[in-house]
Amino acid sequence: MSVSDQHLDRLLRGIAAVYTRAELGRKLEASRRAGRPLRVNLGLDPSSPDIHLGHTVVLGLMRRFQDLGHVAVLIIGDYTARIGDPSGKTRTRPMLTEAEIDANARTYLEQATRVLDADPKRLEVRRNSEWLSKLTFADTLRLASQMTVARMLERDTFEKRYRSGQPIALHEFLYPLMQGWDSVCIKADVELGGTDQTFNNLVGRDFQVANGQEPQVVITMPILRGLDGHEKMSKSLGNYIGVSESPDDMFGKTMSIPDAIMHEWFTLCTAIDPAEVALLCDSTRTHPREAKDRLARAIVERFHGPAAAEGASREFASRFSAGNLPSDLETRSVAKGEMVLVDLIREVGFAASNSEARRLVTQGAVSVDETRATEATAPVHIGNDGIVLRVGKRRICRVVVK
RNA sequence: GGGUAGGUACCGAAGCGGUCAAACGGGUCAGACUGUAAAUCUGAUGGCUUAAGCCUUCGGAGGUUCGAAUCCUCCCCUGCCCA
Repeated sequence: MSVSDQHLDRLLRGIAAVYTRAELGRKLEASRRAGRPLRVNLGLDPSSPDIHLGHTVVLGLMRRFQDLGHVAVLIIGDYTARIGDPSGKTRTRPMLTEAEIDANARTYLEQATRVLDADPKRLEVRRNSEWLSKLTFADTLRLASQMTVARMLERDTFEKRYRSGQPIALHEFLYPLMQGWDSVCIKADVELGGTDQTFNNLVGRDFQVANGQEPQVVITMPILRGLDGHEKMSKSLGNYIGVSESPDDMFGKTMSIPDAIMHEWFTLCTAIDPAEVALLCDSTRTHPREAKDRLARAIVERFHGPAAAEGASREFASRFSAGNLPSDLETRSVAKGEMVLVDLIREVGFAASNSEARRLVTQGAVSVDETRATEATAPVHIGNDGIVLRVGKRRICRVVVK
């Protein structure tokens, strides 16, 4: 008996591509017959310590494999991080020190298990320095000889950079080789990644064949676009939602995404049924605001549970639709009870410099106790109850004297 | 190794002896309008003081000049062509 199509469809929901579906079917079938779980590989870049919604797209797929009894193998690319990863970037990443990588890897794992099953039988965590640091120069040359310059230059990111006259360092060509070697070393059956990793992951197949292994199946997920609705979600662009953010932040950020990308967020970040998604994303049948509220609740629920999701939705409506103060107004303290407004704004951290603070006041962005301030140098008295300082739409807190 | 074109604020890109804190575009921030959407409009966008003014910035270090992002010397980095 073979693995059914429905079964495969469920597993592959939302994917961008699979190389190849037939091979995957065979591997799953063989796995079941032999009672041997598949080893599903995912490479993680430890250069940025926070996992965001974008990562969860592929982690979610990984989780589906785990739930079917397979083993997730997370490879922390600690060795790779030292040479900088060119994938999906137009610029080389900075190299990291060992201590930074260590610290990042720890938080990374803690956050990844918010999506993954942390059961040691289902999760294996490795660092690729384990095997990459042992490669000799001769080994490296042998690997390099299996790749051609033409193939490297075909890659979109390299091609763009090359054409626009951007520098490409030679070592960047080695990155796919390293990642391909990872697959050989951990004997991967399947490798997951974003579509920006397609090339790297396919190299793994070649290397496995060259080393007498059955080639891994490669499955890629679409890249989630960030809050700006345009660029790939990433920490460095600041357009992300971190998995450890508060319910209110998650909710609010989701509400701020452009309508145009709601659909992809629904399919990549929630488990909501495609038929329902279609209904929600049809603005003649559902008000976009309602749809987005549903989306935001689904996302918050995934990481904080249903109660938190409801709470965040209510809080959002109260705060931004009704214009009330946030219910859990953050408190910040300052040293003196009597300060010039500009200094106060800076002290509290709502502006980086006096000029910026002054600018904000001039532009009418600042209010004290819900009254718009017009005088940048006006003295502000902070009594025992403190004051409520608001700058723009999002920056707000209660200020008290230390 | 030879030739050649470059390195300007968050990014792209003007400027090529004073009127340059440096045009313009993007981004970002703020205001209006809204659904913390999109589109649009307005303003802001080195720092200190805000009136004037002052200080720090145009790859780095020196130099010429009353005066330099703009000229000269050396150095560092990058693209392209040739080998």
